[in-house]
Amino acid sequence: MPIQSRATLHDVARLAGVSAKTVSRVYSGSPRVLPETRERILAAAKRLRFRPNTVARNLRQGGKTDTVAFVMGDIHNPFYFHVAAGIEQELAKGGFTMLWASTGDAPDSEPVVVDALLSQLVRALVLIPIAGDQSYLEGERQLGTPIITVDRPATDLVADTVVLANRSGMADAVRSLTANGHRKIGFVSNPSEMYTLSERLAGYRQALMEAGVADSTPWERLGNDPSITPESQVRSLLDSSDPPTAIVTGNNRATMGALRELRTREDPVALIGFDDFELAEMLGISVVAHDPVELGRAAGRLALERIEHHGGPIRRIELPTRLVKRGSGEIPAPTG
Amino acid sequence: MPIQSRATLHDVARLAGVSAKTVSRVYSGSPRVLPETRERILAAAKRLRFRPNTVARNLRQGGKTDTVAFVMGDIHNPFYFHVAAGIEQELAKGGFTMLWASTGDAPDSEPVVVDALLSQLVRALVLIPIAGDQSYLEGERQLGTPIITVDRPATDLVADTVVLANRSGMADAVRSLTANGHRKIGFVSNPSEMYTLSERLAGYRQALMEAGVADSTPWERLGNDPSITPESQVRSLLDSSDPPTAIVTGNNRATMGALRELRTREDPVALIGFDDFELAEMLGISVVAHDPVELGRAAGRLALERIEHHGGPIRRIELPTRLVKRGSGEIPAPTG
DNA sequence: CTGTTAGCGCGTTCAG
DNA sequence: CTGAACGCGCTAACAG
Repeated sequence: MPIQSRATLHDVARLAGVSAKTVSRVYSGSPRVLPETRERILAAAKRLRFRPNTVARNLRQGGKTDTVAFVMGDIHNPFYFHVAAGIEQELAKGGFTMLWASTGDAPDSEPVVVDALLSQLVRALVLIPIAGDQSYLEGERQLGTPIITVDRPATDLVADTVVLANRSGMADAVRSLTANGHRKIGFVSNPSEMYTLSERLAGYRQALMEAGVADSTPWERLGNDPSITPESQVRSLLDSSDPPTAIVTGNNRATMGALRELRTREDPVALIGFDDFELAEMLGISVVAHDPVELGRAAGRLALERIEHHGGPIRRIELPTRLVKRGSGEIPAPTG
Repeated sequence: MPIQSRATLHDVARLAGVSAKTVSRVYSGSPRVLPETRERILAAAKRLRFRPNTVARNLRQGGKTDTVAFVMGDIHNPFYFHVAAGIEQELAKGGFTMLWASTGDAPDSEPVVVDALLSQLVRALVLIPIAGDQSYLEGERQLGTPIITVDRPATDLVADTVVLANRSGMADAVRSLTANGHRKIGFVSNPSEMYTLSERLAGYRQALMEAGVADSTPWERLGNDPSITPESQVRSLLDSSDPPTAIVTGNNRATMGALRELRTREDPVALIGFDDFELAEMLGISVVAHDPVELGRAAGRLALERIEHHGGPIRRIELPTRLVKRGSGEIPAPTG
């Protein structure tokens, strides 16, 4: 129950004894107002606690807002929060605010959520794709709304994208292991997003191929079944007749699982995880590190650029990863 | 460069051969439209790729939007992301989207950022206070905008708030230590937010008092100086002439620091951390756990309730913590 | 069940 | 330098 209602441009104008337009000029930074008039207006505005109505302004200005939408899926993965933070950081620099919504990991709800945001006339859409395809965005794209996907490319839609160097990052890790004599290297992932997983798997296979291992499938545990934990995957690997001497993981979660299982074992097994994590340094875990915040920043910058100058070729930005050697990945293969 | 411009209600009306108002009715869920007419309208809308303009609708409906603002400071602390996730989750249920902005840890920018969001006519404001006081929000409060603070109360402003049971949570931890014979218990915190720190410190002191320790100041390391790391605080404690036999930490970060330092030591020191973390179970670290997502959810629900029925008494929700014993906190005090 | 009129709060256009 | 009229896209209030 508002004690008083919100003051409008007109209220301020009336109190200051000028027309609404003059007040408007003051707030749109037009210099063509007498300093004295301006003072009077600002004083009146302050008394009335006037705040310009951005909604009305946006409507008048051709439905342009100063917001950018960000849609993500899995709300429990810290990785995406860092991405979100990076996006928000860059947008803020450009004077935009971020409208954030999540699809709650339900692929079907992606179009619904995205639609709700688009109807708010956001100036750009940053999206971590989760639905099977993004063709439903084709219309919006043609209307000129910049669309940027992060972490993975869109399917059936031409859009800018910012991704990690998943393939080469994983290949670096595996090469480092083969250089230490390893040939039997396990690949463990929990069920996760297809694109990143397949890229990392490809990097793994490629590096093994280079080292003369043509078929790595016996050591691959891709976690296609959601009911299988990374721990149990590691367990099945180590308990097999020909256990690996090293393990790489497909992501953060899988690394945690592997750690838990390896803790219970005697034999040293080399481990390199994908994604860095807070205690990795203390625990001496080698990882393929990257900067999730930077991923977001790059997407945010891309959004701002697109808002400025529409058009131009589609861009694909691939951010580098960095192999951080902390010990766990540098255990040499047992000889003989 | 838009290939075509956005279709409006009128465009759809023209194509369907009806009036704008009828189209409007279809989109506002009014049942009073002939199924046949509705079909024709929806077909036309689809052809034109029409999407209702939420901005215009909001303006017409008295400047009401379907957004809620969330403002936080420190963008690097995962804790707040979980809070954000909780808020967003609840808001989505009520059909609201979250406008997210951060102040980048600069207390002075809080009013600026908040103002920018309020000018977008958000229906409620959820805030993690960072500025010295929130009296600048008094005007907005009188206009009827619900304001909810999370993690700490507002200063100089009457507002609903959702906080943790910081004091009793910490007291529980300390009591558990004193029950195991500890009396010399260190309190380590990195420089952090005043409110939570002082509450937790109060709980610590109270529990020690109950155990007969009147003055705990020699074992308190509050991290007032930002240049001092938690590690070095722990070091100074353990290297003192009368070192503690147990340590409690003021938050997540301090726990990490303590862990790093304790790793390098021989003598067992009991440790209980405030805030849970991913590897705590694997590492056997006892903690005062709580659910940051639930903190956000509670705030989100509060916002929705306030939007529904303004008025009523101010509410303060205190969420419980849970002492999770994993070993590190159950090391008994050395006898003699 | 459907159409007409008016106007949300602001900014653009064109006069003064 | 300032003001009056008009309309952004949509919906409330009234007709019919």
